[in-house]
Amino acid sequence: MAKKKEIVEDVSAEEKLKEAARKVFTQKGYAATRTRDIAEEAGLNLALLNYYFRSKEKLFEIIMMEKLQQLFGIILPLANDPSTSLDEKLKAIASEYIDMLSANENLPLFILNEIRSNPERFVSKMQIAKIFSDSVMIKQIKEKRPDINPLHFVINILGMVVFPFIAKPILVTSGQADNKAFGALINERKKLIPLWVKAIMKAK
Amino acid sequence: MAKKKEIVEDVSAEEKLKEAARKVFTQKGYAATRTRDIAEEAGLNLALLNYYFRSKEKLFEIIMMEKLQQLFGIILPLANDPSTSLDEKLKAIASEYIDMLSANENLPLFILNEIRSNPERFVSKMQIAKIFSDSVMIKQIKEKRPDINPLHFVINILGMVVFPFIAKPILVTSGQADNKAFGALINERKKLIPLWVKAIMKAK
DNA sequence: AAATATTTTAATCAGTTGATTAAAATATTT
DNA sequence: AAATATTTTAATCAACTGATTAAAATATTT
Repeated sequence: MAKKKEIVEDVSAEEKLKEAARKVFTQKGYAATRTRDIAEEAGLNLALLNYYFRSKEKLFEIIMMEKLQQLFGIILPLANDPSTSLDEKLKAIASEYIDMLSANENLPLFILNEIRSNPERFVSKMQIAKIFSDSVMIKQIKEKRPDINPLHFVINILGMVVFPFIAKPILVTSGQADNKAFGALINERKKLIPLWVKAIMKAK
Repeated sequence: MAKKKEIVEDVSAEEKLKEAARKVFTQKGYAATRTRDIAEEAGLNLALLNYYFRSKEKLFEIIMMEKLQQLFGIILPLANDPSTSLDEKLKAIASEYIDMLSANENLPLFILNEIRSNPERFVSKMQIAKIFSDSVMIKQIKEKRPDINPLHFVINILGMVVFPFIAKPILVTSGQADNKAFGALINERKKLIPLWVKAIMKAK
């Protein structure tokens, strides 16, 4: 048997296809994506896709798991760090999340959409529950405001970070901000969000 | 020429198809919706759909305009009312929006998604810019915080109201809340959001 | 009630889409 | 270099999808 082919190209065909799939799937969603779109984006033949990944479904599964990890993987260790204060957590989450989402602007809408069309399938595979109920961060929130369901604050934190990226197409198309102004606005929020969250946690 | 056929059924075939289209389109999105799904949901033949609406595209256009009006139509008059204070506006927006979205839970994700895949097409048809830049509410926000881009606060208000509905599939599937608990949580936010927004507007 | 117009249906079409296949091209081993 | 294994391609398939059509059923007008 011959060994795996020497990689002479910059990137292997398989990786080219995965990269194309990342782009097209996150941009258009599963249903609107045709396997031919992916092959074309990769500059390769359609049959290659099925040769390497067996099916559109299987390729999507791979990309989706990657993207879920990308979106939820960041927050878990930050929210669960026993060595940081709540304020430090807020700063870290706002900063790191905003940086990551700036480089992957349509990641949130993509994930939220695919989860809605197939909830059990993907949510069960991530330790999402921990963010919302078992984390160190939740404990710290409960200490400060035992009178309010901590879920409210988690929703607010994530919403403040994520929602601008979800609303971006509307903001840009309705002329509220171009790409540059959006980037500047988003950057301001790294400092503002921790400030705001502290404020709403004190509000009575 | 005969006059329009007497409606003996409870609802006309045309309205049955529109109602089915509302349901299926908002649930699955344009791309994942097959015209046969809509016909079946309406309990009618596929040819009827093309007979009444000419094409999937045209039927979608009708539903989409309805849904845009439903989502953005509420907020414009509230945000632009010169007779109410900012605080009254916040209370009215939180309350009315949450009620409307409770009855149309997947409206936000549907709209945001379709706008992303076709921004110019739909945004231009709504006076969305007014919410963000020209409204009375924006003026009132500027008065209180001339040092911060008012867009931040509009994003926060809308995010606090809308984001829970977008995140609901994750919350429910990850076991954070069932439908009843989600409804209760959302209801609490009617009072909490105006409180929170006032708090973040004071935060320094 | 007959004639005319409208609504509804079943059958079918053409284009698209995910997937397969067999053969050609390329790489690896002997 | 010959033999063998792997990778890539063009051609093709079957199922699906949006749309059309012609005829049947129903309603309206005369």
